[in-house]
Amino acid sequence: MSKKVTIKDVAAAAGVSHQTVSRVMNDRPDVAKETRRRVWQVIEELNYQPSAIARSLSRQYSYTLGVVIAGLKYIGPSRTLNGITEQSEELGYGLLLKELPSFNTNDIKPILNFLISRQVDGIIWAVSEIGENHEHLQQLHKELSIPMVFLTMSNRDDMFIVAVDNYLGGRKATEHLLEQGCRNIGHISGPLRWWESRQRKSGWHDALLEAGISAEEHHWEEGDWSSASGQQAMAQILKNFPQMDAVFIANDQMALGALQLTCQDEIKVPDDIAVVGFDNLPESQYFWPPLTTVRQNLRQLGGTAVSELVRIIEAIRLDQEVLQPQVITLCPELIVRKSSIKNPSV
Amino acid sequence: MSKKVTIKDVAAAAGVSHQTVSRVMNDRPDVAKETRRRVWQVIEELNYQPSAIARSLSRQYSYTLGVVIAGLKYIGPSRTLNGITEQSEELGYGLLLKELPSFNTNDIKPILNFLISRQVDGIIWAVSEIGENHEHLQQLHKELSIPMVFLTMSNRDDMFIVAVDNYLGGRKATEHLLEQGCRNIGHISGPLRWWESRQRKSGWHDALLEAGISAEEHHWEEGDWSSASGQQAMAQILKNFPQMDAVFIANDQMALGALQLTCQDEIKVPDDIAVVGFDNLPESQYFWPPLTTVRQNLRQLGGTAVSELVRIIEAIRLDQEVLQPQVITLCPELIVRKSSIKNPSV
DNA sequence: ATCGTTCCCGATAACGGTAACAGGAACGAT
DNA sequence: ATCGTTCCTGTTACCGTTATCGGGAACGAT
Repeated sequence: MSKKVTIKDVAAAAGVSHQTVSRVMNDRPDVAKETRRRVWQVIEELNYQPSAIARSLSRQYSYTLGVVIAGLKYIGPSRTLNGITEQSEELGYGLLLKELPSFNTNDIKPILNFLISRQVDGIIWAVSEIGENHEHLQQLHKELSIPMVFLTMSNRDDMFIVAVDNYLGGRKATEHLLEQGCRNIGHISGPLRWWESRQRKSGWHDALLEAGISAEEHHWEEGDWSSASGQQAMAQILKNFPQMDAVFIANDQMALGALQLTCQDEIKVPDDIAVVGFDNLPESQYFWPPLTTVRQNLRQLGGTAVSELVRIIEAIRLDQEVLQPQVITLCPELIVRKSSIKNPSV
Repeated sequence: MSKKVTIKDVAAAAGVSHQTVSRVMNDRPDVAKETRRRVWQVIEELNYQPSAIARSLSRQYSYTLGVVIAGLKYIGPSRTLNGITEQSEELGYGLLLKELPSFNTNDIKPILNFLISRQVDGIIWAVSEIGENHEHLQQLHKELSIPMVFLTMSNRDDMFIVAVDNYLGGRKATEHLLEQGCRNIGHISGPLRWWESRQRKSGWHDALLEAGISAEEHHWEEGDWSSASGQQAMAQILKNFPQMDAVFIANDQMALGALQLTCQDEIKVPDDIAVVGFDNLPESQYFWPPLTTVRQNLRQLGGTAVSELVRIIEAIRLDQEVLQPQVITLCPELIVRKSSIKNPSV
């Protein structure tokens, strides 16, 4: 019905030039008190909202960040996104969201072009590093000269990266099992094309090595993150490595699949086999038995990425100065529950 | 480094006016073949990307939708969002995302203003109806005259709504238990401030009534969706309603909490008590025993909302015609697993 | 009285596109 | 030769802001 009210409508109604209205909106000092008051009054009467679009065009900043993510149907990415939305709200930035059709999408250019054509001030690349899906991206990143922060990828000294220390997580899980007296510790990894999987596995591997135990090939299996694959991998390891007394599983969903198998086969957890997962799903506390797991604070991960990106953007805007790329590593936390306690103190 | 290339740069390089470049970009018919070719060539040489911001300002459409959502850290909302991103990508619309700090946020106006000032063509309100959180919204909606589609709220004849039939879901679950021969069927509901909770509970209630069974007050408990509350509610019902032989639980997480209790108390599921959940978490197939549940296709919910919204927007743009508000109801699906099968055919 | 300041404010030109109009060239018809 | 088309192209205005510049009014200092 009522057409959108613009700065000129306000100007006309207040009997000043549109430029003065602009000054009032932006809290510039050079407006007389009385004028300022009158203009504000008209603004509120007409319920004037300045067009962010026109603003973006005029000053060259949109106060909007682009977010590229994949796998929103899984809980991990959505938690990360949750952290991103919270922090960007906090810092006064809007979010333009793009979800990749799959984790390995290589056709990245249109996505970046889309975001850039909408004048985002910076981009958060919240897709895990899998296979070669970051190679092409790095290339483009160089050419583009738009601030970017990457999540969860291997260290590179020419990019801003925020990641959880998955290697440390793997070590913590394994060391905990060693402390429980376990000596035959198996592992079910995620798909090894994923950087995170490799890190977690290395953590397991190195922790064993340091304890003077060798991690052999038949002590581990590769899963695909799904409960089904976890169950299958568990069955396989049980066959290959019957003396196994503990297992570190690279995510809680696969751990759940494995736990179900132990229920079926009447293997006692933790007495026969201790189990540690990774992720700390809200559900894992209610598995049977409650699952010991490694918690990564993905909300914080997303939030940190936003803070970092905004820091870069505003450094450029104010100082015209380009910050030195850096890698921020977040520390995961071991959450101990019944599934891994060998000698319950009764 | 290299400044952004604009339509004028292209025009200059191709030796034509910027308007001609605009015509080429928009595939207008009235450009000579040779000119078109030359302009395209320059466009590609310079890697010209038209500014979506400037476009939005000029034609009055941004080809962007606003999405307001809450609870991204939970799996439900993120699945819905997944459906939204997929479908909007499909239809060529961008997404501006806003997450509310909580489900009951009442301070909605700034959010709407934010989206409108960025010229979104329409808004998807993907926050469940809880308590009075939709009252104020309805008011604003009327004044605003911007296309909106609402998800998961009670029917109203003056709004576009897309929702899963939660009542039907509750009925299906309960009727399934009746078919298994259960006669003492309890219920653990979600928080009754949630419309969805009330619907599911009504479904349970009415199904019992139709079977000639009365649903008494001590046959059900109210939870808060969390596993912890499910466990607690289960304990309470077991005390109040000892002859219970089945229970319909309003989400899988609470069902998980309840299942854990049965493990502890050595209650046999499904033989002593059959259990049906709601949501179909990816994990619920791997609970012990695997959980019968009601699947709501949230991805489809989100996708449908986008299609609907775009339909409204384009109707206005092309025909200047306003469509008649309607309610679209999606049908949930019962997924039967071991937790509810009383007489396994062996 | 003249001059320099300070305080306000408006005119104008951007920002990067699209829309509407006008007009030149080529052509066939009169 | 003149006119009306058709086809193509450029000019100008506009979308709703902000930035830049310039200038008038008021005031104190010379």
